[in-house]
Amino acid sequence: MSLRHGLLGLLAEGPASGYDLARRFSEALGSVWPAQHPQIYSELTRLEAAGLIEVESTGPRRRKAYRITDEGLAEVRRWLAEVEVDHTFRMETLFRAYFFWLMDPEDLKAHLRSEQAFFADTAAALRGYAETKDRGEWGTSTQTRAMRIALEAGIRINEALAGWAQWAHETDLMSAEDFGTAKPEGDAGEPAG
Amino acid sequence: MSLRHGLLGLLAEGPASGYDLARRFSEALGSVWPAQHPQIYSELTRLEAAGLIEVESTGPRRRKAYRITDEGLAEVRRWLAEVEVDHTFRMETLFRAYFFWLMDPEDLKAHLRSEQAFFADTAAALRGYAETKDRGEWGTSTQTRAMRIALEAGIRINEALAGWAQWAHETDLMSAEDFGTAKPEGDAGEPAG
DNA sequence: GAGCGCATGTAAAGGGTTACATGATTCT
DNA sequence: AGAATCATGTAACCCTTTACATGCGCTC
Repeated sequence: MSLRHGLLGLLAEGPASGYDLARRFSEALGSVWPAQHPQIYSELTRLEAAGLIEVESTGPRRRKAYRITDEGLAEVRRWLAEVEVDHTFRMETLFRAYFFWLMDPEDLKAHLRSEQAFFADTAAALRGYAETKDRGEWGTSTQTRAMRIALEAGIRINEALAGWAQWAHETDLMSAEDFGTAKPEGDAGEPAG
Repeated sequence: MSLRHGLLGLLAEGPASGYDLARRFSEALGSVWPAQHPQIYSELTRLEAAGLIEVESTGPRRRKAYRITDEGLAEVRRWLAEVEVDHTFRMETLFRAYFFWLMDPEDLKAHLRSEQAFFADTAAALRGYAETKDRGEWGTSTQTRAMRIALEAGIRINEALAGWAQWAHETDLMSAEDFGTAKPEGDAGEPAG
């Protein structure tokens, strides 16, 4: 479960309420680990019960800000240092690629164009954001620098996928003319499953 | 829900049992959309009830092979053509990067080295596999070509992440000596913040 | 006939999303 | 006063994982 450690990690920067955390999840972390507010609130309750965070203050609109405890900080650090990284990931764009052969060639071309545009746009937006960081507009705190590193990964992944969509569109492996020109020896199904 | 369409997509290649599908999920699709066998079996039951697939044959060890129906095929195609792609993805590697500032600098360096190695190895393995496809060892069916396109995305993403881990390791943004110094080398910007 | 791998399932628990609900404060 | 927004939560449902259970067929 990564949500737990995500919340602890964000609280390590300073006290925050469930509302703040939900906002930061949707802004910064949402693109690599989506989380909605009901999940965040209930996890915060559990974290408090476990003594990893505690209520720091209550504010205006019955706002409740949490602070990370020493145990909580130790727990994130333990996670970062000791727990193996789970390298499985979910990405629908890639998942769909396995089934491109089922698509109408024209639909596929349109699909690849729009995917290319999406990833190029996303990469450009992230690059713009990274440049403001590089200009020092967000300070040079250690958190800012960590975020800059995460941002770089986002940029590179989106650029890679934009390049991939472009390549797939150009190399035209699934084009209409290509249909049927392939050696017909490979028929549907494998040698008797 | 993508599992449903994943199963339909795989069955579009030809009849298969739950066991076959579980295996193919873990081999081919597992890296972009993990699925365990209990989920697959129960989804197959639901798909059959919905008339999107039907039992094609029963074999040796009470094996039950399913075949996609016309309705099922129409449903995958509808999904591919009409349903918007969900671009959110989950990736722990990237998620952790936001919290690198909490790590001991030496641990972080070791972490980045091992991540670099993992992604480089994965990319190399996928590249090797792609080359056998390019040599035509898997035939030139339209399915094979779609898989080749998916493979290319995997290669590019893993290469991008290997490059990123390398960059993060080299640029040394989180090094011990760097702690407390004003700004990352190279730029004059105001502290602002 | 013992043991292994094939093949299918059920049960329970956990994680995540969507819909619903409500009160408090600020702004106009 | 009314609208918008802040802020928190509950309930129901769905998706996903883990653990448990079982029987068949092949090989040694």
